[in-house]
Amino acid sequence: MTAKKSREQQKQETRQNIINAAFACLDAEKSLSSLSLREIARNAGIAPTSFYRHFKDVNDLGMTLVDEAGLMLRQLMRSARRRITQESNAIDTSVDTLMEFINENKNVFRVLLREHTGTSAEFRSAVQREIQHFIKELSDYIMHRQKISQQLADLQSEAMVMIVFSAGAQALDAQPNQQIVIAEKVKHQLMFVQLGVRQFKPK
Amino acid sequence: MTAKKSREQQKQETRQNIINAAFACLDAEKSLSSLSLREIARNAGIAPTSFYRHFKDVNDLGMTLVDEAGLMLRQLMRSARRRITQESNAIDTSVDTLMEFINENKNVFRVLLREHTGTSAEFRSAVQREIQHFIKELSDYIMHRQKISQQLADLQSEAMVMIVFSAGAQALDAQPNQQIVIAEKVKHQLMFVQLGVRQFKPK
DNA sequence: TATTTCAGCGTACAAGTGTAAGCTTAATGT
DNA sequence: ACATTAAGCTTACACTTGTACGCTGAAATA
Repeated sequence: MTAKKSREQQKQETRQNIINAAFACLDAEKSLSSLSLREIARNAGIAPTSFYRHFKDVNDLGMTLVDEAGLMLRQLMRSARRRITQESNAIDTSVDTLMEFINENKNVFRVLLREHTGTSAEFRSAVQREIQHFIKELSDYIMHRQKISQQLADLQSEAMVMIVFSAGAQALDAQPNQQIVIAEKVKHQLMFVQLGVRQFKPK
Repeated sequence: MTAKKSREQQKQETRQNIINAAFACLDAEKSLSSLSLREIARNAGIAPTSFYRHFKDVNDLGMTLVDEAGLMLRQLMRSARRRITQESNAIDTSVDTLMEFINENKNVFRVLLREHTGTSAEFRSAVQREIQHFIKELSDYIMHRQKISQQLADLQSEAMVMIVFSAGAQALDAQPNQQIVIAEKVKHQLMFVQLGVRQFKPK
């Protein structure tokens, strides 16, 4: 038996339906900018004009999706760090966690990747902000773990995130067995960065 | 005085007009997939239906643009290597060359970046191929210069290219003074990778 | 109970899209 | 010199798009 729904509950529910429908559409070969209001409405099971009761624009919805995707990624990082015990497998654990996330939330990761270089300047900077959060949190962790300067930690963190995200992009289009190869590859590359920073002496 | 044009010459000329018009359109906030045939035709100064005399599709044109962009990038690499004399400034020269290229051909670099994570699987793999070329040529250079195994050179090269491309993406949206900061940053990060590979001992 | 609010709907329209069909006209082939 | 070819044009059609307008009915409020 379904519970009696208050008006507010109902509204939040359809709002969530729209968001889910949008993510579902993006799963295919659609970007936020090429996604049409009518298509989203169709998928969410509402009339096109009803969309406006919840969002001002498709842009408005898009910003919501980016925020939500960024949030999921940050939560992921925390869960990954909780799994790390010895320093030696910090890289392995992080990469495995992210790769797992990408596979289970392809569309979510895709939004970030796609809009990062997409056609909307607003989306681009929104994604950029989310990535900066991501980098910053990793940087703090690295600084604490490796006892290096903040400057070095920032540089290392950013380099690592760029490498990992690029690998993620490859993984999105790759077969499962290739994904394992990609994961191994990126682990080595992250190791290079870590070793390099340790060796680095600022002149 | 304009030379008398043969039919074939004229055709190649308008074909090039279309290509230039497309690149010009992409300079704005347009991706290949969101670019309309009519818009290109308008910009090229031809009737919409005349487009078909030169390309089967917008897809067909898109592949041509990706190929052309990739070619320019490979030519750039060669010119950069010609400028390098001592090993010490190989990174600096390469980064400076690329940053210069990005600024002078924003739209060209944008096509590669955008379609790399774009909505067309065909474009994505086409760009991926171009990037692989780019990586391979750098890898050969690194292997020869640093006397390391091909496996290590491939890994190093790919990591470096990913870092540089990410920096390029940032530079596209950045002010000139920020671009200098970005260039410095990426040089350090590439140094880390190089140092790390040198330190790396496969277990 | 009577009134107000508002999520969702249907209709309607102007604007833009890809592309099919057929014409014009000038360069090419014979 | 005549016939052929083909680049480029105009017109036309069926679609999709965003969104303005006004209605309905049920939940919220008084």
